[in-house]
Amino acid sequence: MENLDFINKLRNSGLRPTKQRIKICEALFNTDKTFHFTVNDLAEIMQKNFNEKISLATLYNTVHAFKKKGYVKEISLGNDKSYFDTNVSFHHHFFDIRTNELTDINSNEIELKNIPNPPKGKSIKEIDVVINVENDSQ
Amino acid sequence: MENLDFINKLRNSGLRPTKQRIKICEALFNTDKTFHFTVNDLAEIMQKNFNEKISLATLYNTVHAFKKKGYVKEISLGNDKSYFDTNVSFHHHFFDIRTNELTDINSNEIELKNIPNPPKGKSIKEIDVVINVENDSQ
DNA sequence: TATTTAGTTTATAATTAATCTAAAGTAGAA
DNA sequence: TTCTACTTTAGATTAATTATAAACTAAATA
Ligand SMILES: [Mn+2]
Ligand SMILES: [Mn+2]
Ligand SMILES: [Zn+2]
Ligand SMILES: [Zn+2]
Repeated sequence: MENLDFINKLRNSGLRPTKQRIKICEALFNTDKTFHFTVNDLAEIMQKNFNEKISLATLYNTVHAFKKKGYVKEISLGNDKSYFDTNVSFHHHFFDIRTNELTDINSNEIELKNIPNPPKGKSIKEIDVVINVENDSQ
Repeated sequence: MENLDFINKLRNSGLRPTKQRIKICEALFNTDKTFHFTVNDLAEIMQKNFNEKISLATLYNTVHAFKKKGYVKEISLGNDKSYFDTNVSFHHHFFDIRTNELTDINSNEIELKNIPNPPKGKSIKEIDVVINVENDSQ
């Protein structure tokens, strides 16, 4: 994706294409593969790979704005920090409870049969399957 | 369960049956139904229903000790706080993303087919299915 | 282009869940 | 009863996240 595409993507989302947001788009969406990150990870990526010191407040703001637009997903884990995912398709995860490493599982690799009806008056927004793993040796 | 059963349960687990732990056992395990709670919820339960002011440090210590012994389970959610479950059987959850309410799903109500092989050298510790729901109206 | 405006960034403070510390208390062994 | 290790606790600390409010800037308007 070109820099200009990000500018349009932001404008079309009602988000002003600021210097910071464009760089964050590059970091998140200008990659071969999707990936998982915490906001702190992103701060380091911006610093180390892009030489951009963007404040944590802005990173939180932006990541949440992107989440609202559906450009990233937040992943539910028992950890005390929040993970985000640039893979916004429906999929699941292995989660290494020692290293906190996340690995994608394609949605067609797990078959969920007989999804029960939600409590009355409620409807399903999302289904998350997390397979917690750890090293054999331990 | 009788008070003495909890004392034995604690002793057999290598945990001294202190006044605080016995009361916490009553609160957690002397109920018709299993339930979900945060450590803060538990603090309120001890205060309101048992007239026991137990320090948060002790509640955290005890809940984690009980988790290690398999008497409670910790539930993975995208929330910023940790939930515990007195239902330690294998089961899944509806999670209301507005009210943070958890509802059990019996493990036989969802069929998980084709669970993929974990990354090499790793083995599965637990599988959590969370079905995020919210009120229709919203 | 100059001016205005509303949205954005940022340093910093505040909040909150959770853990750590170290002193005082207690269960159980000797 | 004495001793020891385990436990509880108030209070300090950490760490993720959110809130605040002033400075900045994109974009609309004159
Ligand atoms: Mn959050
Ligand atoms: Mn936290
Ligand atoms: Zn993923
Ligand atoms: Zn449950």
